[in-house]
Amino acid sequence: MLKITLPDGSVREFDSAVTVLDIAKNISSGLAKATLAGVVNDKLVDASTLITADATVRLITDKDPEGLEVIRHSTAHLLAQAVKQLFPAAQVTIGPVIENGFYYDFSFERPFTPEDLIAIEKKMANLVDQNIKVERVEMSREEAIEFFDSLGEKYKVEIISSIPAGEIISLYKQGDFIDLCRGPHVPSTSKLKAFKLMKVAGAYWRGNSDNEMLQRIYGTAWRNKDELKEYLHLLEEAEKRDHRKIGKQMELFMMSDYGPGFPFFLPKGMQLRNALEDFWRKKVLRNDYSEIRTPIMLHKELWEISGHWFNYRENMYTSEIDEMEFAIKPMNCPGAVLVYKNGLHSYKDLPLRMGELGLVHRHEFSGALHGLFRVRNFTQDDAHIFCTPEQIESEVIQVINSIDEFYKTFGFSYEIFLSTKPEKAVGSDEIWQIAEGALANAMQKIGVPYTLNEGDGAFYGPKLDFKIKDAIGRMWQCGTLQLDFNLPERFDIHYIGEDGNKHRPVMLHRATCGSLERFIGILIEHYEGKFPFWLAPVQAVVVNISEKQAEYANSVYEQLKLAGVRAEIDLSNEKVGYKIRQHSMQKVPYLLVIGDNEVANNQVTVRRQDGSDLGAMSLEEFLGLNN
RNA sequence: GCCGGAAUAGCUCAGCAGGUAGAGCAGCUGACUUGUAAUCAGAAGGUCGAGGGUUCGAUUCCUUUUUCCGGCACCA
Repeated sequence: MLKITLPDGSVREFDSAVTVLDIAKNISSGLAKATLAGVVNDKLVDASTLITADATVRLITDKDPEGLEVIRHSTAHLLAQAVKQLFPAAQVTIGPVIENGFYYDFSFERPFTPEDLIAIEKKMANLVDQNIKVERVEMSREEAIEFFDSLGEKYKVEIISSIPAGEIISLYKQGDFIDLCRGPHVPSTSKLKAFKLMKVAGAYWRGNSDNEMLQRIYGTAWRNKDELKEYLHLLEEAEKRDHRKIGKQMELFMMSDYGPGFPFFLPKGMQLRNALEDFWRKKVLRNDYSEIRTPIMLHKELWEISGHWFNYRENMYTSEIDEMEFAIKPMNCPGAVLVYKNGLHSYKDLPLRMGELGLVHRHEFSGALHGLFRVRNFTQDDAHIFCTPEQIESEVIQVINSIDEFYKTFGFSYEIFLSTKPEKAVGSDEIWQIAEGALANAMQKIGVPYTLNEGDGAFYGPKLDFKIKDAIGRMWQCGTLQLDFNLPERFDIHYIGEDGNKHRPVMLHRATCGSLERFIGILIEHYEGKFPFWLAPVQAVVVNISEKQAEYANSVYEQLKLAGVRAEIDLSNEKVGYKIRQHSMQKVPYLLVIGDNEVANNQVTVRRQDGSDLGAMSLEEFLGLNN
């Protein structure tokens, strides 16, 4: 007698061993049809898994998140099966589930073409129609190695070799295709109803750039056709938000072949940027920080002391002048340390907080460049805090709160990552442990959740990274808070303590936006260019209906400028409809329309970017709208 | 940096299979004097990313190179 406990607490009894699918059948035939897999005693398994002892069982259909994952994983196998049928010479490697879909890496003599993708997708659909059963097979390690070796699948052999001894090696067989896989999978290919191959790309074997490059095929898979359609539509919408596209349309910034990765800010982009900088000074610096500006280029020796010359050299631009070597700063910290060293400091001065909008240059790989998100020169909204070890915790908390408040203004969601000691690092393990502990403690104290990101710290200290989600769900590192015991040591900086002796201060590096350029890129996508009034490059355009109102329109325009509004005037001989369209497309928050009526009543008619009409009002009333 | 794709007017894009390029919008000129997302007409605008090659002839084919796009790897 076998007792199976279901999620609702009910117990079903069976005479002998049953499969997950049998249990589903026992409940209803509809459920049996929908069952993709099962969770037996908290372990995700195939629907065909035989249960031989009492167990708690949950049936997985496409309604469960696990179900969708199984669908995606099985679709990856389906892809591999299709590829092997069409291109027998291709070797299979790995094919994991990713967000929204899956990919599969193949080793093949040539890259797959878009035409290949179409053929593969067709073959996949054909395999689905054949309703091929997917079966699990278990083998010993030796058997499995021999098996894949005989097929010439050397990558699979390599993977098996790296599986810890003693672990069961499972394979999945669907028709003539057998793949090494942990599973579980859908019971039959007919369960895969909505998928699409998206793109081909090169990818390194095992993610290591020293290894061979494989051919990766990306696909997306969903529960049904409607969800697939919805997802494809979402991608289209996300594309419209692309900051590179909007940046061009709205004339915010440009790029030039003469400076790949070096963005140019156009007049409108500068208006946006200045608005952001003003806000940053008001919100982040407040009265808590002083502001400094340090040189772009400094002597090599400084970078040797800081450690950059040995740890960051490959990213640095250098120049030789008067037979001396200089480097363009990739970071602002050494300059800030020089400012600190410019005078003596008492414990009474600490914490000493210095902000800097510092322009840094980093030589990034050409393939990494991406609009404003990834550039070769960018402005960090940097700040350095010099404090005593006792002050670390309160400073860390203050910074976290400040960043949180700043992001909230824009309605951004974000995640925090704690990055620990990397391979290439300065300072002892002991110092690193203290620093990592200090960051973790501060977060625990104020109850902020975070994810550990091991080995990803800066070479001089551990850090907290604040990652913002962009329009398409990509995460971008923006804010950062780095704890540094090393630079103070290297530059031998100190403060005079209460006891009259010299003490070593601790240094905190912090940034809220991270890179102003990247942050602006994210803002563009976040708002789709429809910036809130305070950020909008052009806040209002005065539009006349005919020449008759030109004089009054001009006086309105002048008054707007006097009131500090970033305004433009459009007196062109076009119909109002045309002008409205032009400025609406430029996403100007307010259009002030002026015809004979407005002139007569000394008013303006206000139209918002979203098309809503606020009607006629006095200019004073309009100015009051955003105060 | 690696793999693949792309580069044609200011912008968005056509250009079949080699025969020195075309549209819409913007810009310019003129007419219209306009009431909430495109008024009409006219003229103009291009070394077809750059270098080299094949050819009687190259935007088109080959090659080198630059930049961009999608991934990988790296990162704010």
